[in-house]
Amino acid sequence: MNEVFRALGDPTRREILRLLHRRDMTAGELAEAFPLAKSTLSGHFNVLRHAGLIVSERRGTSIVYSLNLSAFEELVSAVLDMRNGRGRPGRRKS
Amino acid sequence: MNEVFRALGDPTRREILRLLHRRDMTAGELAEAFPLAKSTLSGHFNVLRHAGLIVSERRGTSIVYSLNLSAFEELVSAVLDMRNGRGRPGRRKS
DNA sequence: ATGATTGTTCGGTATTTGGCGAATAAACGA
DNA sequence: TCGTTTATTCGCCAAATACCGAACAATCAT
Repeated sequence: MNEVFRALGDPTRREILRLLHRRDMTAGELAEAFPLAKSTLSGHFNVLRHAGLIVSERRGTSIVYSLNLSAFEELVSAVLDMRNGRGRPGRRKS
Repeated sequence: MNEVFRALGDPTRREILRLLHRRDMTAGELAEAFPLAKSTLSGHFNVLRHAGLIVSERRGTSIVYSLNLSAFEELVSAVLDMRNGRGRPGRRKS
């Protein structure tokens, strides 16, 4: 979970996640959305992938990235735990 | 919100938040919970304070830190929006 | 005012991070 | 196989980060 929070600490990476939420995208498509070198974006993809927030699949010469939704579920839980206090029974919202 | 995510990217700072969830604590009490120099912890307090996650109040010679719960509400909203695919706007509590 | 207590700020260093271009890798079509 | 396309990996560098001890600041008690 530490990797997840660290990954979210960068605005570029959060924007990548936001874009991927609309649709799966190739590395090239994503790279065009930023004024950064492809190699730089590739580095961001690595961070997000190691954090488990995205997954990649090769498709021909392209690589398609998509969100890993279960990682987001864990993130939501972790944040709710921060708010409610760890170990306590989760308060159901009425 | 960027400051918030960056603040959460460090394990020491997340632990500080976890401790403060149990009870308000002075800078000294918090510092004793870590194998780090007081000056280092003080730096972490600053990051958390600028992110709006904690607030401080001087009490005699001590400084008492406590969580800023409304910042956590915003964090929860932001993360839920990430999961639900909402862009920047979000927010639709009454 | 002096000293003790509690924290922060300052100056410095080592590590990590984010950025780039060049080199490399993998898949495809001709 | 050769060239093209698409991405990643590899040095390299500048900026940011985390850390420390020492100096400074603020408060209180004597």
